[in-house]
Amino acid sequence: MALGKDYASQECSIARALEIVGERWTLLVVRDAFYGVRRYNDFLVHLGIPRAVLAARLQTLTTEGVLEKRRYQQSPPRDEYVLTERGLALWPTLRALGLWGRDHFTDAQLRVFRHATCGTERELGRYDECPDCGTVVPVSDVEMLPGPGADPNPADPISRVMLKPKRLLEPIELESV
Amino acid sequence: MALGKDYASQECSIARALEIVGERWTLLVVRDAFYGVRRYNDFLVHLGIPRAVLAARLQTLTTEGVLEKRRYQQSPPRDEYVLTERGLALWPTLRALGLWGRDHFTDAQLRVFRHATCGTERELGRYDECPDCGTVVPVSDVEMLPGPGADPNPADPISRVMLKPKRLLEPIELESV
DNA sequence: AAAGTCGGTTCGTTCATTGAACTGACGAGC
DNA sequence: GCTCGTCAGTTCAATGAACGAACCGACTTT
Repeated sequence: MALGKDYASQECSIARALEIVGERWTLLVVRDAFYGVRRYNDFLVHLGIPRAVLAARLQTLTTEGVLEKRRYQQSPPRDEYVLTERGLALWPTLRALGLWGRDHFTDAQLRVFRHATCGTERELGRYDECPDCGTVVPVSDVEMLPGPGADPNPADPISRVMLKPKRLLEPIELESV
Repeated sequence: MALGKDYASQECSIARALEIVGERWTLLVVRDAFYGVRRYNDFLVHLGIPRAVLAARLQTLTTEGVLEKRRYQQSPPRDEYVLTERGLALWPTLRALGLWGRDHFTDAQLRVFRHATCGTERELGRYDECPDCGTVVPVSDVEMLPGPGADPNPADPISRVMLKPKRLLEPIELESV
């Protein structure tokens, strides 16, 4: 989507939220941030997004306080983008959207999310509650692994790293492939 | 957002979902459908959306099975758009998005949602569970009323109808104003 | 010294959105 | 029978956003 101006007249917190994350690509950038993507180039190859659009989205997500730009090496100067509290609070939205997409438009399950710290093999429920231990699992304790419908041989290196089980938010390590 | 083509390569149910409901205005149309809006003209005045865009969105939402076009009078032929099962399943997403927007970008609460059938005055929790009777409230039992931050004198007639408490999905009756 | 990487910016083309005007089917009032 | 109004769109020209390719500057590697 585009201009916040038009939504501003809506008097509605859904409209307000969409002003921030409703533009094309924005929610996919945030999703990737949950999956551990942090660097400009990794977003670029994983999403297949035009460079200018990615730069613009990272910019507005940063100024809106969803992502935080953080220097991780001095020379050459390199920054990574990580989710803030405000960004982490988007997980229920992304999860709900993903479940809706899976239930209604996807044949096979592409990713499985489960509770990392309790040893269960069953998938998390609708609101991230663990079917075994019953607690609501915090994002950082969610383990993501490929589902039966996942492509076993994806083209880009980021997707290949994601074939291995990993926790949400845990940074992508490209060298490990 | 725009073209589904680009997201198709994403192998992800979130991307798949965004192909359907990720375009500009689409989620606001669906939100209005939950609020009881059903007719072309009511969407038009309540959203302030360009006519051509509204026609396009209703068209794709209908062909994707989120809305259903239903003849409600023969002469002149008039149709209304109502949520299908698939559309109703979007409520958790909209609710999560609205809570995020309210928690992070809105000062005052604009709308309150609570359990209609148990007489509570407390608001529904994060996952539509009732704080009094403890059950997860189905969408049709959710009562919507204006919150303390709502504009008491809105310009368009649809918003004025929404100042009165009403259940979600219950059709808007314009004559009642 | 030359080539490569990373994180962008610039730019011309294509595509989507916008708002205003128009259409066509019908009903209501005179 | 004629005019006016409503509803649900369609058409159109102008603007704005997205796209992809090329370029750039700071640095590292060979």
